[in-house]
Amino acid sequence: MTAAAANQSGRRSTHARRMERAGIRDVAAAAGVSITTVSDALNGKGRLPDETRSKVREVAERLGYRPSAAARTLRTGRSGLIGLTVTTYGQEPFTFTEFAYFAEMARAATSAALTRGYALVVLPAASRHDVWGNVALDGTVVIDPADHDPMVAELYRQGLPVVSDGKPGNCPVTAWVDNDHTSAVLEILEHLAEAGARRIGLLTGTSTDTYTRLSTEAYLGWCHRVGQQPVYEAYPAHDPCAGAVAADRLLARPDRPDAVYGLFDPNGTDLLAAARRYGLRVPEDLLLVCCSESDVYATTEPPITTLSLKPQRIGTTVVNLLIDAIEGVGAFTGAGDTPEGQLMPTELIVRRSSQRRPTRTTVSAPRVPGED
Amino acid sequence: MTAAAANQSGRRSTHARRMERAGIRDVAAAAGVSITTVSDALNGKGRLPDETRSKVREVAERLGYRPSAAARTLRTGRSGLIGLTVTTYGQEPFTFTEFAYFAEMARAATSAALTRGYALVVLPAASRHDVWGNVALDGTVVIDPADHDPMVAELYRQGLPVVSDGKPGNCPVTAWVDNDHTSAVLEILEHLAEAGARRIGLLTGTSTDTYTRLSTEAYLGWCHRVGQQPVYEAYPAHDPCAGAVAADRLLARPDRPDAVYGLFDPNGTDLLAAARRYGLRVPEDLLLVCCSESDVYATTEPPITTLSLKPQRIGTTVVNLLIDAIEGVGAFTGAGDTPEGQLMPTELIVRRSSQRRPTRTTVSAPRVPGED
DNA sequence: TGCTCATGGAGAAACGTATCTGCGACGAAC
DNA sequence: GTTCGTCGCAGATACGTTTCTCCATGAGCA
Repeated sequence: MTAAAANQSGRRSTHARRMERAGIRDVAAAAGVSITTVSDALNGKGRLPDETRSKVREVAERLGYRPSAAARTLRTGRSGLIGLTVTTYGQEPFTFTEFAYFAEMARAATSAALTRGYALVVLPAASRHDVWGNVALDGTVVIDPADHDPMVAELYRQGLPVVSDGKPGNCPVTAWVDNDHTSAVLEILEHLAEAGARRIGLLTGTSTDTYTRLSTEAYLGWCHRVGQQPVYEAYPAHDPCAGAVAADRLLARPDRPDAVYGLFDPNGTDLLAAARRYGLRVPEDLLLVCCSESDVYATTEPPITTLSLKPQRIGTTVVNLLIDAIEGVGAFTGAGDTPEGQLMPTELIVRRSSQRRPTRTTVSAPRVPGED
Repeated sequence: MTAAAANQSGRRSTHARRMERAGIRDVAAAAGVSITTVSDALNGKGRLPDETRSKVREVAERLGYRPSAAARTLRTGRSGLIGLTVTTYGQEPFTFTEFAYFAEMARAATSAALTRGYALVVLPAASRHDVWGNVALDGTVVIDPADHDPMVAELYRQGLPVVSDGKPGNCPVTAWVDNDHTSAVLEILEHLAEAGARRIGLLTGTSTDTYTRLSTEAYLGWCHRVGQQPVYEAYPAHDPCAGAVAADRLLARPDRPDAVYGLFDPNGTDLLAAARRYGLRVPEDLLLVCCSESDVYATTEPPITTLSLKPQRIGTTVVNLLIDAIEGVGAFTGAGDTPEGQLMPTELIVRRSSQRRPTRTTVSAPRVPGED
């Protein structure tokens, strides 16, 4: 019965051997109210006179009370955490920021999450330790999901909202955001044609993600339409060495193009180096455009025209869509209705490498995305 | 009594209105064992025959059971989450990846955390919503803490392990890691002097963080020792525009230096531009070195010698120290003993901008840090 | 006086896990 | 035949919140 008596109340104060963090009970005891009152006062709920509220707040402050995030999460089912999944290529433990796109996108996403009170945790698509199981997530952003991505399907099955950057191939997501890659490629090809290109080549990738696929298809379709024989080389995009080789191969062909568009960030410098090797002047003998977020291309010799996918806007939009889904009033039912898609404009930054006549650097007006 | 009977067991299966995620109870019921057995079987604890273990695992797999991270965290006190705090300059919501150092450091830290089964969440030093209170962290990495950083003190008071990147000015941390900035600056100054510099200038910052302070002090001490009049300009490092102005000012001085070391990433291009404006040839009239992680400087004209702080190694080390403290056997007592410090070597990447005679690009051997 | 209604707050039940304690059974040793 | 140790597991408790339910009090009103 002594045990029962000791257990009845004040357990913490009598039993405590070392000072631990103050809990909501300690605050309640110190303020002479119940824990219900403390919770309500601190969270702005319930019906309490202002004096009680302020008194409880003061006591909590004095005790240095911090509510346990774990307990709150357990009770409410909300952790305030969202995941950002990046695809890991091959063995590399972690290769985001390898391309400036990922870095910018992640930065914007983190920032957008924070302004809405969420924190963002970057997770690899797969890792040895099952970090996924150990983190309570309210939802996930997936960058460039694979065609039948099993991880996305699993997340969705668990009832977690999933928003993807990149139109999902064939997996269920709550919503997705992507650039209008088709329009972007067509804009570039027209731009090059206007600058006098007769045979436009493409440096593309071998993987099956939406970006690569749509861009390549747009190129092939355009070639077919204008009656040009396609001239392209594909390589595994995650291998920087392969990119340089592919660029060289493209310019070594007998049917050498007089203009090239490179789909990936390092293509610009690779193509420039290859052009030098073959004695080709840019832009006189070869017009160059590549897709990149890096501002290196503003200072190369010559400066290279780039297509920006505006990763900041994408990251912000993706996160806001996700949080909308998380907080949405039952809008997310888990039923198999087609997810909301949104196309974001790209921006072509025209520099000397794609202009036969030296003109001022201009920026094209962003396209208004169609409804599709 | 009907309520009591209904409550006694099988509550979930009778009461459940909509299919939710399977809990540990469901697994126990389906496997015909107790929840203790399920927990033990899945976590590899307790004394169980292998057949029971495998059976429980199979049932759990079949039901798609995922343990609740929130409940586990609440129970065990471990969330598997560590924070990475970056200092936010001024109004900007989030400016990491502004300098390549942060991006690289964050990437390495994320990767290192993941390989030890932890996830990393990037948090701003301050934000409107109190994200800190909403996230259960096992510990925190702080980049460049201010002199009497209140946030660090608060975290430490809560009993959270804190490891800082940058020797802490005057706040309690569990451990810290930093470059040997003093040695690095001396190495650069000697390198420039050997290349023929007679008057070496410094482009530095106005803030009070350890990096700026130590580097500037090392420069001033060296000047004093060799009897050179210090020639330097300081500007707020977070303002990119101010950097260009300061670079210009430095080269416009009557006592114009014939060599300059810039402490911040953009200083190289800024100084190069300023040199062009004044008709100074690099390296003939002006030797240039700057601290940067960007590989842009390998392709500028001329390529610029840079000091790399090796942020990958720093990020990895910091995270591993933090996790050691988290998992350490009571080594972290919270007593006021002096924290463990660790100095990491830097790397000087010598390029044309700091060499009077054109030689091959070489890399100096990293210094072995002293014990201090 | 008796009734309703709003106010201010207390009690207790979850949330889902890990773990401490204990209990029956069984084999072995005395 | 009793005791003892071990094995294999079940019960119960605690982690620290949020929130649902409900009670006491006093005012307003017929």
